Amino acid sequence: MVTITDVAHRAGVSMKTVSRVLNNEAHVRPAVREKVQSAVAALGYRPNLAARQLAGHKSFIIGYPFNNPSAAYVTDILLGAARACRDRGYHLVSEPVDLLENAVEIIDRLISTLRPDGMILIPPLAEIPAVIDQIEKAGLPLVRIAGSVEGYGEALRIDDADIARQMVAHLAEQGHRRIAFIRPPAHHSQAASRFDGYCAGLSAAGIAFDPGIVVDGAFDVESGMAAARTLLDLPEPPTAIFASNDQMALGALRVAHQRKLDVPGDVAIAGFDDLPASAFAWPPLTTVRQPIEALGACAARILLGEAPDDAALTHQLILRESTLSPTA
Amino acid sequence: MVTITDVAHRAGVSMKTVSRVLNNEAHVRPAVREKVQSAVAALGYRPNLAARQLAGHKSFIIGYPFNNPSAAYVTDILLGAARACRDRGYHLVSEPVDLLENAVEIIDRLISTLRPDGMILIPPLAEIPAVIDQIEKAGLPLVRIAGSVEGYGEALRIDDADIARQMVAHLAEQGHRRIAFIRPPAHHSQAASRFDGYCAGLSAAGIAFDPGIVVDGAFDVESGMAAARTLLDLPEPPTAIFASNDQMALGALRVAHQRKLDVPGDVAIAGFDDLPASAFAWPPLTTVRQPIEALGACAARILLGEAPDDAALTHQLILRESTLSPTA
DNA sequence: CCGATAATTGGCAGCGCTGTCATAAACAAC
DNA sequence: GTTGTTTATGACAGCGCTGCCAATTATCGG
Repeated sequence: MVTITDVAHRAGVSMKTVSRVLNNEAHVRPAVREKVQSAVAALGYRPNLAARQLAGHKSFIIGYPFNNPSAAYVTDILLGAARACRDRGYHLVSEPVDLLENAVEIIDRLISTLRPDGMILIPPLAEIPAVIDQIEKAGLPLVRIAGSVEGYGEALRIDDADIARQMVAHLAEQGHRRIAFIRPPAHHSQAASRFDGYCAGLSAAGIAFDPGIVVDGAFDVESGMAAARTLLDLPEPPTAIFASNDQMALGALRVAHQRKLDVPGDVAIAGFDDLPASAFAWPPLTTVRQPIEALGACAARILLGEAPDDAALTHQLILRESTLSPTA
Repeated sequence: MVTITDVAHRAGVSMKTVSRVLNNEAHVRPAVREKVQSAVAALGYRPNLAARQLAGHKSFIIGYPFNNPSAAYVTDILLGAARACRDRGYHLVSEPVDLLENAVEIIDRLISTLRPDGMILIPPLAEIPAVIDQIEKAGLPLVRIAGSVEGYGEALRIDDADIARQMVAHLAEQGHRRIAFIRPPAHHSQAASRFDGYCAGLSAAGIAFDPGIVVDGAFDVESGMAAARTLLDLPEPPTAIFASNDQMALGALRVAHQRKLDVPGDVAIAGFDDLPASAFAWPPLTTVRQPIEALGACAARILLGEAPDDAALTHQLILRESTLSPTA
């Protein structure tokens, strides 16, 4: 194993100078800096994380505990954050939290054995006051993604309203005037603005808001099915259903199949989240893709003291056949 | 921060004795051991990983680099492995490898900065000789999951043949006699035995093997669609299609929809893998669930020197409506 | 009861790095 | 030229733990 002293010998400087170069500290002449860098490259030297952590006050580790909301979400955040970390010499340690009751215990162990330099939290962990308190009490920088809790400051999030508005505009463009909405559950604060966007989209298209075709959902397939039945049983059923998440949209799609309705001919269906399953559905589901990976990268950058790149954080409308009539 | 000396003082023993208790070494009297353990508990002491790693030869870290085959697979392995690690004081560090070309470089960095005690590899990384060589050259214990490469010994895997045989038995039980099979791509060694199981199932049910209803697939939706078209265009089309993975089964399902065929009335469809999308499909897809999480846990146990629990490693037939006629 | 052996415990160096402080060299101001 | 100030570099302790070895105490056979 190559150590810092090997590099120092080869470069003809002291250990300390090598350390300064590695940590980008000032007070090193450019010529010396280069000599050290080429010695590092020649020997393939990599600083030992454990030693750096023990000697200094940084661990070069970011903790990422998660409780499984959805595999795709977890890995997308992981991908974004881990890449951002890697580019800066950091490592991301993910730790599954099976039961929310164990969260504090597990995170406590993570903090005290690994001494991470920061933490990234996603829902539902990002919404648990005890967990937030614990991390702040440990003095660790924390970035919470998409979880907002009364009295706990701002979380990193993107506003869903505008893209929801765009979805309604898209449906209106396809000729729909009766556009139903399946609402998110009340406790889900992030998603609440999807309803605001729906309303904004209606008024932009000059369509009157009709409370009769707005029903409550619970973000699961069953509630989507129930909502779709309610809507399609109306004397004057909607010609388009915009569900506030994909699971409910897939539920609505299932009801349409059961009733032998043509999608999008008889009823167009749109969702929100772009689950992997949505691309496989028949017909493939029009939905909204969140920039999840970019969110993860952004969270990591904030922790590492960089300015986040807000421009990358934009939703994307994914138009598929569940709203696009083949003739269009 | 509580250190080992604090515990030593409180327990009235030397640092070294505390270390012995923590590492479960011999030569400590039960009474002393208990005294130390209660001091640890009272102070909430947790050994500092970095210090342990620097002083000893263990890092208590298992590396898990991955290149995204599917989010669900990656996280299931992660969950199983991370839990097994945690129960034994280890931590799992996952590292995404965006491009396979960078794999060696990224894994090299992981090894030399973190000095993990072992590595877990899943496909496709588990099948790259350069990566395997690299890890073995570093002297790290390695468990490869489900990837087998000529000349590189055995990987951790479960035989798919028996469950494929069961699937055919299930279809035969539903009255099918013409059961088509969409084969896995030739290079995918693990899946090859699915075909063997298919053949075994046929002969067990007393059905003659008909090469005319076995077509090649490429494990993606498009090849599933193509295969289904070929099969359904036959003068005497099959009444059931068993695809060797879910993506191809979903492709077949899509073709059935396009042709307004009733599933499973006109044609039953079954897959293999239990993708999340398969439960959301219409009709929900009959498939095979692999014990992925158990595989991850098993891999970790092997690395940590325990006997793997083979009993937990069994496939599961997931029967859903794509093969179960409502009347049945 | 004695020496021999085994079990138990402690002392201390040192893992590879960074923080602190000392020192040397370069430069500025007068 | 002298003093003060800044810049560049090195020496060395020590982070918290484990490995090695020594010291001490218990156990045993005869």
